[in-house]
Amino acid sequence: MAAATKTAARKTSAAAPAPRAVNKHGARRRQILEVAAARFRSHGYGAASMRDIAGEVGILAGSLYHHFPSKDDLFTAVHEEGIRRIDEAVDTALDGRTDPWARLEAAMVAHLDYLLEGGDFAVVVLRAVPADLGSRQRLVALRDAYEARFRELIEDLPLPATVGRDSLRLMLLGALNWSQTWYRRDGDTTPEGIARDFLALLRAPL
Amino acid sequence: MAAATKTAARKTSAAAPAPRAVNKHGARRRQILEVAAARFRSHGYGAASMRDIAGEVGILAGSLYHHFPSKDDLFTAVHEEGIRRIDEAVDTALDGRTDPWARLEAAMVAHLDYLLEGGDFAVVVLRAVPADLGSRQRLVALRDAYEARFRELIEDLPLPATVGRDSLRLMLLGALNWSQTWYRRDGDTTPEGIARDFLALLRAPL
DNA sequence: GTCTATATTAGGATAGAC
DNA sequence: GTCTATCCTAATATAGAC
Repeated sequence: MAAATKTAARKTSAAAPAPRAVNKHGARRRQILEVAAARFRSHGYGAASMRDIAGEVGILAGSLYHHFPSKDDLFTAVHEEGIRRIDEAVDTALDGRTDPWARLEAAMVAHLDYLLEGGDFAVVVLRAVPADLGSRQRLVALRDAYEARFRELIEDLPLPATVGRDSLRLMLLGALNWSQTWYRRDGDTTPEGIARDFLALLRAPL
Repeated sequence: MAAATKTAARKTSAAAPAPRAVNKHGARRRQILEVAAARFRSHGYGAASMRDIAGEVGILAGSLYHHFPSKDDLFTAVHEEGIRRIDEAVDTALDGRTDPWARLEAAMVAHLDYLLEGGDFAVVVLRAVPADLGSRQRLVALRDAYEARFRELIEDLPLPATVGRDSLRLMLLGALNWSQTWYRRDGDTTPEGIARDFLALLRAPL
């Protein structure tokens, strides 16, 4: 949906030479990725079919294989793009902030915003990777690398010595990621509000 | 796995007349449910096949249809059994306790214990219900009814007026449910430890 | 870059013998 | 209650024309 508008790459050192890494086949490839992300999200890997994806793109199934050599590869590409996007969103949110609590909250908001409003890519990333996928190990490693960012953000926090930082990270990320299952666009909550409320619950004693 | 040993029904008023509600076809039916729960958990609804399930049971695919009229029905039965079990586990955990905080912690431990160590049924219950499932609405309603128990437990808590009880419930259940994705049996954490740590993080100020 | 046509495999489900 | 045999559908993937 709206996620399509944020596709343009903005790497840390994006010079002139090679904008082809993400852009291998141009617009059509990006369109296929968008559609595939939506189908993988709503149907899961197993139940999403290449025919359906092709149909929604407006081409026939066989034509997909000109852009991606297999369903595995297509899923892998969606997954990688999803991680790239949410990683970039957190980058942008943290830019220029120095206060540890403000940095954590900014990262939480960016994470949630992407997860709840940013579209289908991030949702696919957060779901379990199919056990028999060829690229499984690499994808899991990519996600772990992303989550390590929160480990650092929490390490920088000035906390009482008794607080378990691992538990805090797991609780926080778990609460954020699970919000995917209950969040409704039309409700009165927003990603910002949820992040703020969760942090407040932790910082104030019950 | 170990869940098989806990199958025996122990309803609040289990008298002589009708142990047939859960027991419609006896031992074979229960065996099929166990195997199906494991496959639905590891492969998802779409990718789990009736052939595979039958094969692991030790019969052929066609024979499954003597016990369950369709794949939809089989999944629905697994789902219902999963809710019945976790509901019962929370019942047992709450039995006799009166202190509000102790009741919440006991329910959290029971919930987590079932989710992390109780086997495949509870995991299937917590995952997204396939959008095109015939019994979808009823299953969602069943899960909502289960989660309403936590709403009550949190309402009974003596909390500062500023605390949002809805946010608290969503944060707590989200953190618990998400633990499914990172928990490892061989690690040094236990369901009891996780529940205790999460509650401690909330009750003490950061 | 897409289509047509098709190979191949696998899936859910059914009928009837045993 | 299970098996055999089978129908029908749909899936991934490929080859080659356009």
